Amino acid sequence: MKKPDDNFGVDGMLCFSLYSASHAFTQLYRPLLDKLGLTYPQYLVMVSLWNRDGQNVKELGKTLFLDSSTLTPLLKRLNAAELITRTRNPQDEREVLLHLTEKGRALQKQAGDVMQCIGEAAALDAKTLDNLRSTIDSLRGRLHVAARSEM
Amino acid sequence: MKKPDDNFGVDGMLCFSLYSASHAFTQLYRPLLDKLGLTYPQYLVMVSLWNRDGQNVKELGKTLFLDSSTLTPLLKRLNAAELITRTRNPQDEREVLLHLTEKGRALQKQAGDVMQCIGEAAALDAKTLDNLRSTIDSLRGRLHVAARSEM
DNA sequence: TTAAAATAATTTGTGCGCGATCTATTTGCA
DNA sequence: TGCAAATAGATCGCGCACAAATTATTTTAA
Repeated sequence: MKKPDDNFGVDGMLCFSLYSASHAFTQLYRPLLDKLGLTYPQYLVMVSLWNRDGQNVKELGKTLFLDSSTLTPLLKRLNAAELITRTRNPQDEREVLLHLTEKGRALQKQAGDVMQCIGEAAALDAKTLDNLRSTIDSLRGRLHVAARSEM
Repeated sequence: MKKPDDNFGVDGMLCFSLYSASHAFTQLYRPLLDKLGLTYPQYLVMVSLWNRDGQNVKELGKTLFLDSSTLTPLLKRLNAAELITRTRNPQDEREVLLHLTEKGRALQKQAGDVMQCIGEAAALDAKTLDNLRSTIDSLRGRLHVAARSEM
């Protein structure tokens, strides 16, 4: 991470590279996701539920690194769009269980078709992509640890 | 980029790695920036102006990949905090020129002291960091190109 | 020379992202 | 047993992020 007085502006700051590249991905996704009626964070939720149906809000938040104040309204919108159901767990009424509807499950096939082109835009071979991903993921891990120990 | 039906959930998606790592950086920055009274995007604007004072909104947006509808309210808040001034360019009244105030300039020294620890949290040597950054930056470039040519 | 096109910034509306706070349920332990 | 602590979600407020539409100024070309 460059210090601000290194005088290269935002260029040279790793945090800015991540920030701007993440937005670039979102913008590339947007027109494709528009066709599915999803936003990018909603898409991430659907991917997670396609992978594992019946999660509760807590579990979902843990995989996406988002808390309930972000997820609750988002999940209500997915519910309003009839892609998921939200039901309290009878065994523990504190938990809200998230289940795909038929419509929500059906969307996965549509998404698979549409999403193919994102990978092509990235234009990275499997090995490079995998290295990059794991480098960033372990960086994220260290940042989370540092954030925890900051207090 | 993994296809959604590869059944690994959001793990394995490069876009998610970037998205979540970017948020992790923001969260690590937050308590430090709170001391300066800045949000993370406001900090990016200040870094850009510390590097080059007197930019207009368009130029700033180009370096940060943000458009004026995001920047205008943010710049008004920086102006309200008396860190910058916003004046129309007399040569071209369409442009708004952004200048640091004395207070805005002074903040750079404070920021430099505080930001040191971010680099340590990332725990990357200079070479690795530089490689990672340039890999992500060129990826961002390809994504922007793909987004443009999508229409 | 002036009307149309281009450009720069603002405004408006929607949906995150998150800190802080609140409610409801469950757990634990005195 | 009963009451405090812990846990899971929901709510509220603020500040991005961005599409779409609007306003004001400058450029252009007829």
